[in-house]
Amino acid sequence: MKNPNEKYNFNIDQFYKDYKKGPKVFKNRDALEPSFVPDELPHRNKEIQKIAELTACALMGDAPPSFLCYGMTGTGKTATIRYVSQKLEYHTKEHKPWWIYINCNVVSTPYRILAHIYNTISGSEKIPPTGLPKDVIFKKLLGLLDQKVGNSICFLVLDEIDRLIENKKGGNEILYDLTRLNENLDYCRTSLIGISNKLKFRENLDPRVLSSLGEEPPIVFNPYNAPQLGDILKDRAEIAFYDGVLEEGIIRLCAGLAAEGDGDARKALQLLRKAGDLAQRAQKDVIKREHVYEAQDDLEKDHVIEFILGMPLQAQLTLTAIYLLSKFPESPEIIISGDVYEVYAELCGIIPGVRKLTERRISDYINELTLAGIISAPIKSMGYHGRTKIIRLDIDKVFLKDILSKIDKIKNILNYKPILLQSNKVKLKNNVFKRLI
DNA sequence: TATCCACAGGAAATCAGGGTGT
DNA sequence: ACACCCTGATTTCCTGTGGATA
Repeated sequence: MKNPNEKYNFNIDQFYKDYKKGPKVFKNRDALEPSFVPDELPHRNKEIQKIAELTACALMGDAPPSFLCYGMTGTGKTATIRYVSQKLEYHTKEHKPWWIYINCNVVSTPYRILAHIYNTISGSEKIPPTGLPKDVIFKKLLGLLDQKVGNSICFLVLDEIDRLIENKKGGNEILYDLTRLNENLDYCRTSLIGISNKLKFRENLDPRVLSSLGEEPPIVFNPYNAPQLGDILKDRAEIAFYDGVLEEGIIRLCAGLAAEGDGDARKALQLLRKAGDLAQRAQKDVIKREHVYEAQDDLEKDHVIEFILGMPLQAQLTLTAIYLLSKFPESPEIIISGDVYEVYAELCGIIPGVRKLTERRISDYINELTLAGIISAPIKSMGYHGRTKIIRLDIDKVFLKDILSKIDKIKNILNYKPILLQSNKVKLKNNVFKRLI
């Protein structure tokens, strides 16, 4: 150590003290969180009205019909339902309705849905996370509903209901069971509200379920346009930030950027929040345009980082194989799935304690990477040379390397040159492919 | 024009790991 | 200890396919 004081260079106590005294931008940061339900929901009047009409009979103690809400992410579906539920609760004197929210992305299996409903109503963990037969839980649930909910209405809100059907593990069965809960209940009445981003998910729905859930016309939530997003952001910003923190035009900028995408209000709010975070972190008392641009960049990167680090090791290795296949001077211009698997298999041999999966499984992982926008892999027929996916990285290689080097088992092989690249077999094949494309 | 490559991707079976009540 | 339940990940088995080549 050159300077004997070097080890005391960073004075963390002083730093925190200064930070507390420094400028503050957030008055209430929570107002920009997705879970925040504002007092007013701009530009959702039609939808609120329709849902209010459908659910109004709950005021008289009658069970409202089941119905569906469609709309892309960030169009306010969940927020609108929560908003209406609060109002309905406020206007009900006795027998207040129960609202049970189920995010089918999280609570994704028939067993867990039943258990979730039961445990929410009972207020404690009465149903073990696994072990019991479904029909036993179903009967227990019926008993609990009659006993605890009694003469009230129980709304079951199934958020992202499409997830239940797509990996069809009994998704239709549980929905069918839920739609006919009422037939088996003596006192309590239930009503289903399904929320979905996929319009065409009805096609895979069991006709018996559809007849109940699709009795009423679905409520469609259209994406917000830029001015509408601006109104939403303005309301939230007033709660979230101190006066004068926002530079002129910031809201319009965030709204514009989000509207360019798909009118996702959640994204717009995230953007504003992140911009605030960045300004705060830089100890600035004004949020400027560059903070917003930086935030946008960060959010995209955060999403990719989170996704890759959250993948199972096998999928990370698949991505590593693609990376290694494209980083060297002798890398082919055209990467096909067969080569990816070959390199992947080689990597499995190098890293201790890793089981080699089948081609079939890796094929699925390649599809997942495509869905996440990390690679693209269109299918191309090479005629006599077969039919395969042409794989290309869609994110920056240096950035990808940074991410992969955060993974313990992978960080040491990022400079490894696959055997495949050492022969000129690939080069020859590649020349043929280049001609065909 | 029949052939045949190199896979794609659906469906069902299997496995392992978390549990249950008796 | 035993028989059985639920779930998620993976394997096994399989049929399908676009188009350059023989």
